[in-house]
Amino acid sequence: MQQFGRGGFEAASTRAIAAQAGTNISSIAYHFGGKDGLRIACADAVAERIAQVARPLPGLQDRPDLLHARLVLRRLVRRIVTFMIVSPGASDAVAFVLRELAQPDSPVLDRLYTTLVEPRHRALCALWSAATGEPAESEDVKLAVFSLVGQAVYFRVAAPIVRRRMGWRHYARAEARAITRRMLTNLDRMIGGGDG
Amino acid sequence: MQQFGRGGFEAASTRAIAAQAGTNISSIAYHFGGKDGLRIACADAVAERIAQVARPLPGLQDRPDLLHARLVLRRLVRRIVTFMIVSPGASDAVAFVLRELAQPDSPVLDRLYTTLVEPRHRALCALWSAATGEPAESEDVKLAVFSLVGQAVYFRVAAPIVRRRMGWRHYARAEARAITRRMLTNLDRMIGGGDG
DNA sequence: AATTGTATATCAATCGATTGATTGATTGCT
DNA sequence: AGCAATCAATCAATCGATTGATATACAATT
Repeated sequence: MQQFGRGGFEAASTRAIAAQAGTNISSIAYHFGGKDGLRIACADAVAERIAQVARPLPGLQDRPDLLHARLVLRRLVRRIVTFMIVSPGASDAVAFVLRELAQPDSPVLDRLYTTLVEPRHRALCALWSAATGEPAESEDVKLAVFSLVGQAVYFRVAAPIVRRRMGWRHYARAEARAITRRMLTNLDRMIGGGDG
Repeated sequence: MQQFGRGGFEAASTRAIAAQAGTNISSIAYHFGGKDGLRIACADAVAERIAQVARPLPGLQDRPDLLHARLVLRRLVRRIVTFMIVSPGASDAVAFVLRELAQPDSPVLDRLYTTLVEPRHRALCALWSAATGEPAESEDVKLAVFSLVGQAVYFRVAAPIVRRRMGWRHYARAEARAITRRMLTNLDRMIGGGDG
């Protein structure tokens, strides 16, 4: 996944992948049926991993009240940003996913959408609906959720230029805190209550 | 740029590029010195193009008042989103740029940053500062601007999944209007005045 | 306890195909 | 004639995939 995330699927050679894994090239064909099989396996792996990070928090009732929904949303933003910035493998995972999501003819796009994007986005829409009162599956709510997660994704994908512009030497816990603070401010204001 | 944007630099073969351009492979070496030269030329071309889209609007004084700054910001968001969604070549241009910005060892990252990211981001920070009163080069303002443009970028890069989740058959003017409306709402609320 | 059978897994070696780059010849225009 | 541009042809290098041989582990048999 690291090799795929760095420069794209075509840029990663099976030899480089095998070398980094400390094994032989043939093992790719043996275990995954080929380079494309490895691509699908990566999609499944990252779907399962991200699903754990963005999973609904325990203790969330079906019909949460407004304040509770906002609290859960805030905790989810904290967790997502922390995962994106701090977690070591997140960079490659997010890069891999976004590469696949970007090209419409990706062989794993459908898999990633149904197992990862759709359920997570739907859950966030439900929370957003509970926090704002707007209908969950309305066009505007869906776009609002997209614009929220889009921020987080951007802070990971465009990390090199963010670091440079911010003058950050690292991209770790301290920096994640600053990003989280700004994103929580955005969330609070976007939801409506200007209690930053 | 289209070939580079689709599957990445390595995925684009010089033969496919030459074929799409309706010329011979050797012309790449003749005019650009090789595949890497073509990469740099694409970076320069896209930098010039996007610079025009995000350029400061005419009639902007050096020290705009609060309301004027907000108005200019709103018009910039309109223009950027329209360009990202509607403009035919924007998809490839944004895809190309984001691919280069994503990998820290890109040979054109420095070029793109100094000519494209830095000046545009700095101008937006100045506007944001005028619209909110916060210091322009403060950490929080810079992050706020990043989270704003990150939304727009995401709506282009993740277009396939956005379309699918929204149930959109197209990704053109009507859809750009919906995205613009949501992003303007976000902008207004993020800036502070909750006048949606 | 020793041996054999079998499935699992990795290995070096090699396959044809494709890559970016280069060459010398050719074209079109002034 | 002279210059700029494009062309088909070819180069070594690398690509993904495949091959047959080999190593390991565990069950069945002697």
